[in-house]
Amino acid sequence: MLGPHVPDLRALELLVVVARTGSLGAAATELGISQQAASSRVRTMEALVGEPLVARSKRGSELTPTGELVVQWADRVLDAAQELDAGIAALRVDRRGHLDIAASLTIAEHLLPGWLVGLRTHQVQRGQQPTEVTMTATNTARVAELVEAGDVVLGFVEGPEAPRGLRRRLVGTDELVVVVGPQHPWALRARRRVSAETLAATPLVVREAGSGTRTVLERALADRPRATPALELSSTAAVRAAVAAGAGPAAVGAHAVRDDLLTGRLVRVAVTGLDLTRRLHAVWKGGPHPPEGPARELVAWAARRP
Amino acid sequence: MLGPHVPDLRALELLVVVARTGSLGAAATELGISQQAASSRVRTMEALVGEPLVARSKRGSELTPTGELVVQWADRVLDAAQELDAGIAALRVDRRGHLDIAASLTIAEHLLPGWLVGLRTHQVQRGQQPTEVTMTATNTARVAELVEAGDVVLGFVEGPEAPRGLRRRLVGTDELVVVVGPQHPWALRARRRVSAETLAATPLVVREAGSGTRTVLERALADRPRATPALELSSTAAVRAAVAAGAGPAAVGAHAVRDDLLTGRLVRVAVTGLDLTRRLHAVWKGGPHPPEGPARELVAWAARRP
DNA sequence: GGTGCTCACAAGGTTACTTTGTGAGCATGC
DNA sequence: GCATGCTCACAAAGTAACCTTGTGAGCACC
Repeated sequence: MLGPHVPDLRALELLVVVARTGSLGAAATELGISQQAASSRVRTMEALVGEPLVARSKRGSELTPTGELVVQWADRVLDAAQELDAGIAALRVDRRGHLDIAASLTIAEHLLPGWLVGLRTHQVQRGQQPTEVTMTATNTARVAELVEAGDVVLGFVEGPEAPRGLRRRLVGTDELVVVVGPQHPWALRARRRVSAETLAATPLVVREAGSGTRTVLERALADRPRATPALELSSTAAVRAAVAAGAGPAAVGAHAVRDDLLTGRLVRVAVTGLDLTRRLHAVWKGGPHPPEGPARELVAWAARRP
Repeated sequence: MLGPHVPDLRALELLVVVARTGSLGAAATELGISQQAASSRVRTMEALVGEPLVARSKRGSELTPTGELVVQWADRVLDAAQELDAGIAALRVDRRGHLDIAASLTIAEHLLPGWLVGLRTHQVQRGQQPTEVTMTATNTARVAELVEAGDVVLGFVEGPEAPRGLRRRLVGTDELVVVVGPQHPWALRARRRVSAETLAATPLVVREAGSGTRTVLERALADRPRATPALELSSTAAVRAAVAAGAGPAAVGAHAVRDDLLTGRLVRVAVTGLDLTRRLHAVWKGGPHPPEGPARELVAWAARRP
């Protein structure tokens, strides 16, 4: 839960722009608000922090050291907010974009927003008009259908098998990783390594039956004697929280717990004798290359680091 | 710049809590607002997205598939916001915390907020009262002075040499990495690898003289013939932006460009024959272990993954 | 049928923000 | 030396958003 001292997103954005432009007024103009409003917002923020963030002079404003610090932190928030923005923009159905795509859940959740932001800034930098994208998020099978039926130009799917009749290109991989809370015995072992048999015999925190990650896990462990799940939850966020609280190990998509691993909320444990990698592909109908235009650009961008 | 469809931070938080509790009213109570306010906020958000996010029934509310998607994206934003919150809380001087620390800029910017969040949730999970921390961010030399003078109990410093008379423990490393924009020739090479000589002879985007990263870079390249900088900027954010726009290569702290590398805004290039690693240490005065209590806990947490 | 939960609608008040107008300090140029 | 243009701050008034309070309706359980 967020404390009472967190500034607004637009306030954070304002601070970042002030840092770049070196002027409250210029920043205000850039954001389309009045200079007075900008001044007042910054003052509110300073009240929240309890220290001056901006050193005002009669010919511009610079950030104080504290301000620089806050901007660094704000940058991280705004990066994530920009991906959220790109995602929401792609969901909006009222103003249909020029590019209609469909994506599996994992990709829509963790990768597509980043691609959209990246592609957009890339295009803007080259002076191009940024592509407007409309996205449908659904399961892999349905994505393939939509592409095949021509309802969307481009799809993103997971799994090993190529949908019949569609061309594809590798755009990434998603690995299921086994994670535990930092206080779990497995996290305290020197090697942080367990065997596939041990994993199968341990009660795990799992997603509900039918979910993508659950299916992959079941298949990978199919031949081994299984323990019954410790807990069955309906969202990845709930699984992460439960594991962090010590409910037991879980296998989740690597992208979903990237931040948790970096911050130490969760700890990764290697599993010997198990391959839990899924390949993520862009798929389309027709020629050997994606359809000319924005679709091709998006695929090229996504495939940049597969 | 952020689009007009980005919900407020508190609205995002509300959505996440609704997802967890399964009820608008319960979420409202948890956040200390009225049920009607929560209902209205969610409706506002749905208007922004253009699609229902919450499936309301007469006995609770669930998220729609779209809602789940937005929550995933919101989670990333809130994670970053939580670090910002922890950072701001540590800056506030009015209500002095129980633990007074000092940290070098790199650590304060990129690592400390994560440690504070991690430690806090760890303590809350074990039913402890979370430690209140007050932080001073300054350069390494000054941090050492503060610890030595007893003004702060604990410090975090960078650099190879141990401050005289202080005990220390390794809490992480910060590597300078060389990055270029995705369209830069070095990024297009198969191996993405250059020699130290090539790097030294190339006009780089650098921080202003006297900054920590600049100093490390200068020292590492001291013996080699140097090109004059392509651009000299006063903040890491400006350097990142310039490099992404194609102004030239730069060497920056790995933590600072973590997200840029993941999203492909920047591309990392390996440099042969150069070690640009800085060690980050916790330092304190007195015994071989950090002072009993919150200071020791924080060090233990920070050193968890050095 | 009562009780307790869910959420939605409506009215009123308060807060916060924004706009408009104004003033003062500093640098530049004539 | 003075005008011009930039910077930011202060003050007043209007507006818009939000939150709270009060109320009602549907569903489930006892």
